[in-house]
Amino acid sequence: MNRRTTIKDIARVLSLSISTVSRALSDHPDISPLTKKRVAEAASQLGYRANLLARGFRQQHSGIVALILPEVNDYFSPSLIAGLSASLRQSGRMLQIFLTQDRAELEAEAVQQCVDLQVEGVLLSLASATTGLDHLNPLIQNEVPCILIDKTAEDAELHSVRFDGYQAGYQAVRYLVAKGHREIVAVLGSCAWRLTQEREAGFRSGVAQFAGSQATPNVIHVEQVGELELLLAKQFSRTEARPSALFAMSDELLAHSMRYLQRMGLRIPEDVSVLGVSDGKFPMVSVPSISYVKTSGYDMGWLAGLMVSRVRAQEGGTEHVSMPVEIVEQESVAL
Amino acid sequence: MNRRTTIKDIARVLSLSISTVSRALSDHPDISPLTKKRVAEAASQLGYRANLLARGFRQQHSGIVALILPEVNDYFSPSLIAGLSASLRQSGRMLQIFLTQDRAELEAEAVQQCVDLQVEGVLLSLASATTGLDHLNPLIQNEVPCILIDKTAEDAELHSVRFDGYQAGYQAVRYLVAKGHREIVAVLGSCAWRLTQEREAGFRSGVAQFAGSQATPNVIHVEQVGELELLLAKQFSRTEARPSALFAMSDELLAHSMRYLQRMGLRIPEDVSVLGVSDGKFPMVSVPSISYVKTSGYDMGWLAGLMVSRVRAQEGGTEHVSMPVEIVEQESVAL
DNA sequence: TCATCGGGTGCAAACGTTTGCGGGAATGTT
DNA sequence: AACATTCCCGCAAACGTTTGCACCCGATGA
Repeated sequence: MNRRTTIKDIARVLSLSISTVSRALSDHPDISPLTKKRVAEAASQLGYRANLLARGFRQQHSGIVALILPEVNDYFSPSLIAGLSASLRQSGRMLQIFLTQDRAELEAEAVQQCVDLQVEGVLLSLASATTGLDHLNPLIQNEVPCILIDKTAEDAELHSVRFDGYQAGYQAVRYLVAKGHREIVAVLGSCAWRLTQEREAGFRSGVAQFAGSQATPNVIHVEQVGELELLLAKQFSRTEARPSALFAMSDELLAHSMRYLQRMGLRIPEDVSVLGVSDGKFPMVSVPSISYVKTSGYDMGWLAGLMVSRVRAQEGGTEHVSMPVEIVEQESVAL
Repeated sequence: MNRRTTIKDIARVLSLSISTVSRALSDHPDISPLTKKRVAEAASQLGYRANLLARGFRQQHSGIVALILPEVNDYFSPSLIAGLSASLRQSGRMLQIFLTQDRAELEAEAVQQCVDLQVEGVLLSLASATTGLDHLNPLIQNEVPCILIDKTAEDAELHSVRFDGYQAGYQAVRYLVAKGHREIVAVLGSCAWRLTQEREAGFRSGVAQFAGSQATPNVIHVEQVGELELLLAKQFSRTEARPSALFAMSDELLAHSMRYLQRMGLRIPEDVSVLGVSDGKFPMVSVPSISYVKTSGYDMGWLAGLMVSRVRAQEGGTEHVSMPVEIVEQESVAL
């Protein structure tokens, strides 16, 4: 069994001390250019690779950033991960992923493991079952930067990055009303998420402002997609004042909503116009293609990666980033 | 700044040596039950948590399993990750993810980082641009278990787990022919993947066996989804002997194929029947729901996680697992 | 009484790296 | 000539854990 070559081997070969070699490798100003060159050559010659565990152990952090998610869904998470991965590669860090299955105890466990591993930072999308933020104390006590993403909570101590949920709801209504729709149904997720609350608020104030004060906002909250069928049937089986447009908060809700609408014999967009909130992949493979409020998971991942560097560098106040959204027009909205 | 409590603190509190505490925590038989109990109590009392970097450094491995993927696609990867994550939780390991953007050099870089981190094992889905397996040498030299998944290659030295691609193609044809279809178009991915080659082989021999020897297999290879439009138009604009069924190798290819078919005014399944290969999420949200050859990403992830443990335990021969597939019947195949 | 045995514990080294401090040589300053 | 300064470099400690070995002590057998 051949041992890995270490910094000692380089030192021996060049008759230098290990400290000099260490400094040379990290481009320390104390070391002369010539020595650095010799060390670099010997290192590549011997195929030297730093032992990340030893280094991490010594400097008390691992070079790893953790992403904790309730689940990896089909539309948003992949692009989030892609953006984050690319961002971390830039800063020479690695990505660790924990899935909590939307369960509070697994979330707490993941947080503990992050501390045990001494990660550089934690990007956390809260489980809906999570009540309170006490389980994040280990992070705070050990001064591990924690950034809440997407599914965030109000907390002055923690950084956060999310989409502007209010604007998403608000602009959706404005757009649909401009297209002539008055009766709009909003299909939203769990009320437990701040995300949901914000979008609902934006939706409601949009309806109040644009659709006229006499219009009543139609809002459907869904915990399990199974509930959707009945709720949609109730809304769209009405003969008088049947809603002419549907606004769905996520790709998943959108896909299922469209499915049920089509099952009811309703055509899109002739009978019902639909508008989603998406990063744009699902709306494009659909027929017809779906107009949507764009939320780029890739950008969010990229930004989140940058934020852990920022937070580590200058321990300023807590950052709360709200990413802008915009309407992308496709074929699913009529009139 | 409060230091983390270490094994030393426990030793001091109980007036024991650190070696005794270490052994007690790892349930070593040399230590008396009483001492173990006292140590356990003191540990939880002091909120002791093992320093994973120190431990990993000492015993030369990190407790981390790496998953290297070309990309995180929307349908397969999420369930793969979910299964793997659950599996690794069982064995007390953590999951690290590297995305290679389907580029060979990033794949090689990721492999190196795995060695540097001294991971427990590497699960690798090869980039299509990868030629040869030389860049995996660091893994072999350092005796890091490497398991090729999904997008594998022929190699006696490396373990692998994948779906039975031949059966997927073969059974698809058998099923479609049983439903009365004779002219079937197969939409396949890059020829560079072994996965593609196997499915094509299964498809071809299925056609030869079931559709009659005079039938010519129609196979479309797609590198970029953009190419699909022209190729499909060519196949389906024929008036005589227009294919009555389409078999797509992945959710992505299926989704895009359906989109183009519908754009051409072809109805599913009245005009064209379609059959996919999928883990089942996309086919269910589609209208009509799509019949598919089931390949469970979750199961594959779970199994891959187990294999890491198995391979580490008994360094037997290399394992080559081929997971079975089965037809799931939905609404997209007529006749 | 003495050798033997075994259960329970402690000593100390080792893993690879980083870093504060100190020193020597060369150069510049008075 | 004496002294300060600068440039390179080495010594050694430290990070937290695991583990081979030695040790002590009480019990057992001859």
